[in-house]
Amino acid sequence: MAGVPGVRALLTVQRSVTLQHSFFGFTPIHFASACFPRRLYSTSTGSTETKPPVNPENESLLENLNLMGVDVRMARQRQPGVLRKTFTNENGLAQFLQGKGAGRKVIASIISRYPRAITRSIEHLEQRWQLWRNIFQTDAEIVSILDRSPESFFRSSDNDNLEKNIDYLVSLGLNAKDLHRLLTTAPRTFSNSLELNKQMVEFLEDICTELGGSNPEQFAKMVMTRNLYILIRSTKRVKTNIDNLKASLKLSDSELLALLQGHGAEILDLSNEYLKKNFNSLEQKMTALGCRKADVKKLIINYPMILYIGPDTLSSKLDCLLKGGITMKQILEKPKVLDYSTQNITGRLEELRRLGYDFQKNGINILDSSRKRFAAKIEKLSASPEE
DNA sequence: GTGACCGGGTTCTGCCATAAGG
DNA sequence: CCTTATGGCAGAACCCGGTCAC
Repeated sequence: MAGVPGVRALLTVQRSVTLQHSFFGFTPIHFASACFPRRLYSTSTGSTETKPPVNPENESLLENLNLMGVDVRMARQRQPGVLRKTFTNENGLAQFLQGKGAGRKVIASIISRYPRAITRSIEHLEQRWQLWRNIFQTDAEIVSILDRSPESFFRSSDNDNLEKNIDYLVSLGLNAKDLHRLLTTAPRTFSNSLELNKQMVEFLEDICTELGGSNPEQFAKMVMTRNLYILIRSTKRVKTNIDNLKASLKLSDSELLALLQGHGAEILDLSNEYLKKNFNSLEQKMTALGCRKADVKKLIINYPMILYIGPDTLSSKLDCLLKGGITMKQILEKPKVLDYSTQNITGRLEELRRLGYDFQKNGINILDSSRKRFAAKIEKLSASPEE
């Protein structure tokens, strides 16, 4: 490892970094640093020093990055090869991003986390940016995504592929709003190869057909818009989850199709083990509470998102509801109450208890409402306490 | 008006492995 | 051998309000 402590970045913050030798966006020369690898001919120190003359890092590049506030240590850890390159375009990149409204810290952070960004030419950047701008209204939106996930934007150097992806997604019937949500939420989708995206879409269509669905295209589109992460998952993962759901719930084809078309889509991208673990612990917990297998199945079909909830969270949430005087039967009928955080539920149960709210009489729907509506309800109840 | 029903919104990167190309 | 481009993985819920039948 060795190298520049992260702190260094902080020390160089206000040093000006502007325009040192950059033509055409490229910084033409970082003298590949007095080029001799440190110990090229060291005969002295024995075995460990016999390392072959790997390219040395480009000292002037390092200096430049330091001036820009880049965390060089981080960059080195992520993509060491970039630091050894003779020609890079960090100044061009910085100016480009600055022109798009990115601040100095954001730029430094982007390079620190995805160093290869500095190998892209201005022409490439312009082109890619324009393609993204087909989907985003403002530069600021794009900047915020880059800040969040530099890799999504910079990992691929294939702008053609990006363009084809957009065309493809449009051809599937995704509208401007869908694309916007998709690129915002799962930007990596657009850096996938067109082939990979196609594979997933076709996989989904095949599933639909296999299950006897009549409109595979519609089905695939539905799954994609319900689960924006689906295209950045492997077909293997999605397939395994589908198989597991089918097997553990003993679903018929049509039941499975309905599940996937509905909210089931939302849990398809969970990691296989996680989904399995959650299913097992849910079944176990429910069995312990006296439920039958059919109850478990019904619950999951009506509220697949329950499988999204980790064992501990779920367990404490259920306990909290039961302790608050709500029955398992009621939960099975209105599983959406599980949507809300344990903390939220606990607070509401407490308030309702103070007011003597009768869940047997009034049901538990009151727990499944927005904060505003709940508050309004509480106010009314306090004004005219029920009997 | 009100509450049940339902759909929608937000959210998800940063790392590692490996094939391909040099 | 190297670097680059790309695929894949783990991680893990909560909240809001429109609408419509009553």
